[in-house]
Amino acid sequence: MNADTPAKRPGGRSARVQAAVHQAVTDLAAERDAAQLTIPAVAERAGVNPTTIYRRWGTLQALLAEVAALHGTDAQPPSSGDLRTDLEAYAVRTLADLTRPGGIAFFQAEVSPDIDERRSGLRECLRRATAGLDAVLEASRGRGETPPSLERLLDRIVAPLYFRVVFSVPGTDDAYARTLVAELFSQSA
Amino acid sequence: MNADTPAKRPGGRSARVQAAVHQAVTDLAAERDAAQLTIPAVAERAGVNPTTIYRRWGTLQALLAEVAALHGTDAQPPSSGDLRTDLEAYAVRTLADLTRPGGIAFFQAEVSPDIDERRSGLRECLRRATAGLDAVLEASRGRGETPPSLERLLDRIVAPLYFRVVFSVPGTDDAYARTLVAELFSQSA
DNA sequence: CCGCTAAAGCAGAGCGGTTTGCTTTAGTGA
DNA sequence: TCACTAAAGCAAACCGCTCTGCTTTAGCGG
Repeated sequence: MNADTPAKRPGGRSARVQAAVHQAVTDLAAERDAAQLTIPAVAERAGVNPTTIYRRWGTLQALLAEVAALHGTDAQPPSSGDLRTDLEAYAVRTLADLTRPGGIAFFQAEVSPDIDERRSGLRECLRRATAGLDAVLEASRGRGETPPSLERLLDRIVAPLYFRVVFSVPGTDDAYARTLVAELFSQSA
Repeated sequence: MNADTPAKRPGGRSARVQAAVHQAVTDLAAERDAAQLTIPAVAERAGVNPTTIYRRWGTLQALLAEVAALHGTDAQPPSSGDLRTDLEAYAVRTLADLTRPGGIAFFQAEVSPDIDERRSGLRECLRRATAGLDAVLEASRGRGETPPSLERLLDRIVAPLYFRVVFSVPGTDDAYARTLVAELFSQSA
């Protein structure tokens, strides 16, 4: 259930293999395209036998999902005292996550699997993407404010960012990310 | 260059094969998931030798792109006299395109290829998606109006639709599609 | 330090998509 | 109608991902 406690024998070797594989996935996702990101390729880069990956993770999607989950959790939002500032930071950070080399690869991996797998995989992907947003909203509510709904923020901030990154729309930079937040506020003001 | 004029011998058999393959792709995309949508599968369904598809289209992405292009062009927008009505119709139609069985498969196909291919493929995909929007905007300008920019409509209408369909967000229906347009107008009003 | 066993390594088989050389079919123009 | 040839069919080889049985390594508890 928990990736941090691999059940039986978390000792040195398993941990080393896991770390090497995670690193290999991150590296390869950054330098190769999605089509060349295969389990044998990851195994070779990690200096590990492919069989090990097949047995521990089963599918490439599962492995990518795990690595993506680590990426999502290691960078906790700083949480300032202002909703707009928080949202801008979130937007900029999300854009950075998506545009960094291979950042979109994990998103691709989630979109590709078959329908049944897709549901759970995308749930997780969406939940991870919105975790930062939830934190921002929670902080806002904690200050007695009534922030926009999560759905609204998805529509107005996250969706445009994903769309523009996926379609490589020019001019999709930090300033644009902040503009998305600004438009949201100029409307409700 | 042009899919409608296959260069040399557009006669009966080639046309039949092309039609059978296109139909097979459409059918399989609707009933199978992306992972099972392979060239051999398409060939079998179309009653055609896989070699033929490999030689004529080369890759599955190219084939999917061609089929998607046909889908995009066959349904011309009706074009009413009101911008908001046109946009609502466009939003509902786009949502229908994305949510119909296998509708997202073509989008997946565009996201998957390697980076270099991706650029051109996505350009085409985006151009196709925005062709209907362009027509709506052109009609609006023809009436002497000053409609929102294409970028704005992408951010506020198209992006949320794609995002919600890809992530299977519940409650993404026609009413929601119209709400996106409504919010756009309530803001600028 | 030693035995136990989970986990990694290894070799080989299997499977399916892809490629290739050649043959056959059938549109096209004379 | 007939020759020409583009395009489809066919069969076999190829290649790379995946799976399986077995061996080897090394963490862990006694």
